[in-house]
Amino acid sequence: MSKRKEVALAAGVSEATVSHVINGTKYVSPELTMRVRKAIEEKGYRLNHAARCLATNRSGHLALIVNNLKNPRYAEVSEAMQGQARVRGYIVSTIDINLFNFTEDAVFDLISRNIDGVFLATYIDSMEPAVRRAYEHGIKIISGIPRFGKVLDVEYKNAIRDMVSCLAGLGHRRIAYLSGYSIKESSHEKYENFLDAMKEQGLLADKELIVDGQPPFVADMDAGYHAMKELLGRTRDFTAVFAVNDLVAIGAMKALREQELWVPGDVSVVGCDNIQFSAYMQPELATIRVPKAEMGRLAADMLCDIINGIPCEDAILTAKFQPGGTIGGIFKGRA
Amino acid sequence: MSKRKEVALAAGVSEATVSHVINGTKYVSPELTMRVRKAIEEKGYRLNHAARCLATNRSGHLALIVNNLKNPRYAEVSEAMQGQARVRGYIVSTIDINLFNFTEDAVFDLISRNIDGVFLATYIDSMEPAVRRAYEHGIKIISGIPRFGKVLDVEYKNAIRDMVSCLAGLGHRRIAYLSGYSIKESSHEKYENFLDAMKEQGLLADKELIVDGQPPFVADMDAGYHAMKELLGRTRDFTAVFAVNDLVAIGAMKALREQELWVPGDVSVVGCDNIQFSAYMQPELATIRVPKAEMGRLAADMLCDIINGIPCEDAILTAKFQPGGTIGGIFKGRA
DNA sequence: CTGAAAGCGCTTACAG
DNA sequence: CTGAAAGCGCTTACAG
Repeated sequence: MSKRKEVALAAGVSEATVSHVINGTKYVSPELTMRVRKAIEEKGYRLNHAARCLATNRSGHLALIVNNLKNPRYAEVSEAMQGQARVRGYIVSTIDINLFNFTEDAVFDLISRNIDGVFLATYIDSMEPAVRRAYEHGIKIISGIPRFGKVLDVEYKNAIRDMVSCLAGLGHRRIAYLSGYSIKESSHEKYENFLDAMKEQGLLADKELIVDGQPPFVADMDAGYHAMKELLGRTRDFTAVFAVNDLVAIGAMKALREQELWVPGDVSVVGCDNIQFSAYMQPELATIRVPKAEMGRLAADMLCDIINGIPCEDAILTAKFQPGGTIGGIFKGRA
Repeated sequence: MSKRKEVALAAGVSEATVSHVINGTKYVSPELTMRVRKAIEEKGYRLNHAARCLATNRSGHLALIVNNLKNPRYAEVSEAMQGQARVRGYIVSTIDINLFNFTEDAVFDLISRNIDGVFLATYIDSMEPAVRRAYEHGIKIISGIPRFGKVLDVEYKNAIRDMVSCLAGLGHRRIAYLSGYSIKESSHEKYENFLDAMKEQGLLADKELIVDGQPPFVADMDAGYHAMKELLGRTRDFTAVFAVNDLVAIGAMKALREQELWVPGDVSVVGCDNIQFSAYMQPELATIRVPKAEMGRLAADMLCDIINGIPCEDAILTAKFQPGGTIGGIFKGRA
């Protein structure tokens, strides 16, 4: 006999009533409610999610798509999303697209698993067909892309403007950009923001100082290290570097050290994401603060809302420039 | 009409045959097999895992328990486990017990979700009742604890002995221990290993130099920072520090810098886990190498094996001492 | 070697 | 306000 039936029996009600008590889907008299709750308690009854899913076509299972879980930025988003999802009765599986690309096959998997919603914490153009497929199948999506549903995104524009303006104010004119990802991606907004900010300061974003990412576009410390070596191979005529994220910045700093270039004396460095490590670097890394935990929390809430038909708004979070010890001024006598 | 039935119809067979083709549970003639495969392809049919789970009581869903996803050690384990699980047709959800303790309630959740197996990448005594419950319910468990099924663990003993022996060889006599977790935990084997290694070198593990963790026992950089401040508050009579993990070591180094103590000139520092950051520190952090990816991979394989009745062995991985720039010798004239 | 049918544990119109 | 019953999409004895 199923546990559910046992509970119904013990409470002297039908299975339907048990269901309504559990889900609050219909009014059940206080007395019956109590009896049911007591029976559930006594029998140690636990809902079987698979059965519920089969009946309702809802799994209570969300997915988080990241491109590198080893980047603490995503670990933080993941943790926060998980925490909030749990409060809402949802579970989340994090999918690292470093491991297996987010192809249509991956979407079949989501469908197979009855995933209710997905937060694309990362998005690259090549994911488009897969995402479209998921979207068309009815999987709720939260991402930076308006055409796939509600938007949850970070606005870097002001932060990057403030950062470039700060560097310019200190006398920096030749600022390099270390991408990690591909700057050709239409979604590589940070790069555009950087170009705009440079222009605003009347600075030239010299192509020579733009180091694009290399496949497989994992913007980690190794990538940053190699990007900086590449840059140093091209020229030493730059006084500051903006890295696409903190990992890349940290990697770049290692390459600078190896060339006995001093940060910030010779080169100023700015990262992005404000991962906890940045504050423990010596000197402390200047970076751009991104509300990672808030993103995770919001992603969970927005998805749960949408899934349950609760109206919800797009959310654009604002990144903020955070100065740090890796930024210094240009002294007279320097190029 | 269910997709499954459509497929059966299109292939001119029964649903049962479709099932056998999909699962390889019975011989099906090559001809029928082909017809079924073709029909599946044409209809774009995808298995519904919830339905299968209801029928078989198997979800194809694993859980990974970590105590801090933000520690790259666990991010790496998670990534590797996920990758291998996927190859085996399983999905994994990572549960951070920082967020919500691993209580019996958490286990009810696992049961409710029909989780097939769990890898306890972390274990503390207080989890015992919950783990026992999961175990008794039939959830397969991989952990460092033999009584809960197969063991997958890391042996630190030799690594720690080599590390202490290295420090002793350089003249260090007063070596501190920064725990982060609670040294009273019976599972805090590293601490025991450390004591043994000290004894072997004829060194005294002075209680004054043992800094225990503070609730909530999150062994992260902040914890390391505070632990070192605590230590410095007690005494400056130590020349080396072994931190329970790299994060704690990195945090400790910041506290040392603030007191203008130089690493390794004044104090040598050793961490544990060999997270990628360690190699990007300046100087490079001496640490203990842990085969994190291998753990994740093995965890997935072992769990899948056990769940599917394939015999599998316990696995004890070996950690290795990895010297680094944060270790220095004791010079004459020093205390 | 193949298929008809029961059953897994839920939810949800529907009838009362 | 409550319950009987159908149905969600699979798997698996069982019969043939």
